[in-house]
Amino acid sequence: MSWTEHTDQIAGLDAPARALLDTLSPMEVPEGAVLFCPGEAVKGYVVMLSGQVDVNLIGPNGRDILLYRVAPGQSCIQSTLGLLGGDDYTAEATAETPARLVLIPRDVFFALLDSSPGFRRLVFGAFAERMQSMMQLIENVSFMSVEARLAALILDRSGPDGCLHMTQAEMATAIGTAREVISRRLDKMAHAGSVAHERGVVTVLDRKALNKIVSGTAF
Amino acid sequence: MSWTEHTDQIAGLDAPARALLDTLSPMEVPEGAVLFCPGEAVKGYVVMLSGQVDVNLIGPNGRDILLYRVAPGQSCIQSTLGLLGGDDYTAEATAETPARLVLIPRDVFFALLDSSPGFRRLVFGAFAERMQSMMQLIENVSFMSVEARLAALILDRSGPDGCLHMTQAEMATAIGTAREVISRRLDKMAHAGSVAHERGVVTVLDRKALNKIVSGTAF
DNA sequence: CCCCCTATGTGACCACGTCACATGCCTTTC
DNA sequence: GAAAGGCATGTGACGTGGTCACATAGGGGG
Repeated sequence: MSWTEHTDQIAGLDAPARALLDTLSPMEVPEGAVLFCPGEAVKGYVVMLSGQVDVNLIGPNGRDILLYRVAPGQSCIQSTLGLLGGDDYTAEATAETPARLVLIPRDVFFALLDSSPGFRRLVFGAFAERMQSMMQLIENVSFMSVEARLAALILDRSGPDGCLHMTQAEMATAIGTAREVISRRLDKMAHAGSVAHERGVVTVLDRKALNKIVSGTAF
Repeated sequence: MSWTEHTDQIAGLDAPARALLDTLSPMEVPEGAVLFCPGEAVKGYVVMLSGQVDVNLIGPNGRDILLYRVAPGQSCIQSTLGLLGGDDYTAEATAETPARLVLIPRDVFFALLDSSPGFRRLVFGAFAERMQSMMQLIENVSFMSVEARLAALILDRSGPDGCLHMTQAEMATAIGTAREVISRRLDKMAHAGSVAHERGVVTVLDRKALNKIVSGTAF
């Protein structure tokens, strides 16, 4: 797949913008790589082409919480923040799979913003989407119980076979709690018969029960 | 003060944008009024002229948490979200003081966005700022102790005389916890000699001690 | 087969949120 | 000015969640 094929996939981009973007060369990033970390200066606007990047907020004691996941075609909002507000990164982004992305330099970014309505819509839209999901996150963290968040996580990340391949530590990060808590909650759910779990895998046994847990403590 | 005087205060607006905005008439809002609430559709882009508006997220059990405060010259990001993403409001905004604001209708908003670089900067800037503060909020809520958040609140909302006029219930809302917790924490702080408190008022006695609490559990 | 690294289980303990009341203080109303 | 009602606050009990300090356990690689 060429990079140009990908610019085609970015919705709503007009021809001039696309032409400009096609002059930039994409960047390959290996799995596990850290794209940026707290305190680093922002170099440009980042658009994902393929792969999966997770952005986490890191706490002082090593605990961290997943802010959002960046999928292909989306951009990493952290960079927008930095470009528009002038602040450095406060979060950390890691590639969960090998990824390909373009970095649009600062001046090109601003030029595009002024000249291309399509690009503006792209940036704004991404912004709005992230903001929405951040509010959702705040809502979840402050009003939902750990059990409900865990049930939700299991439901929407497990495959069609009902299997979820994550370690407890990863789950803890994803919902913003501690690993030990996950351990106890999984035990409880397993005892109730709604899931089964072994090293690195959780299997959904009773989808209905999990749904009940999610809605029970949420609203 | 006329409304036109206020458009002058909005930084970076170009003449055409200002002219367009001046055709809109401002709106007066009494103290305590609810500007919008969850589920309501977004009618336009809101810019504050004077007064103070707080935006809260409301939990299912009645508990709520302060997302951000909108000061004069700033805009309410919730409306931007709605306009760009098409979603309804998920939070509630209340006027903490009598306020004056303009509502820029949907089409005018988009026209301005396309035609005025200054307006774009305004909208983008506000967006970035809010996003940043939301991330800060997530960080605080998930990594800082209640005591640290309370100390921080007292420090930055108390007047030069060291007095903070808020009820415990209001403080609880502001930092996203329950009133009872505030009661116990205040007692503890008072016992330690760092503050004094009576019905509706908290007085700072030992600013240094409070600062220590803030940084102690934060980083 | 042993070693080491990673994933997981557990008990103790403290901070926090919730519930159910008990005061206490101020204002309205007769 | 005394009674009444409403709001602000104090308090105990109890369950959940986060942290610490370990104990196991599983799975390679040497």
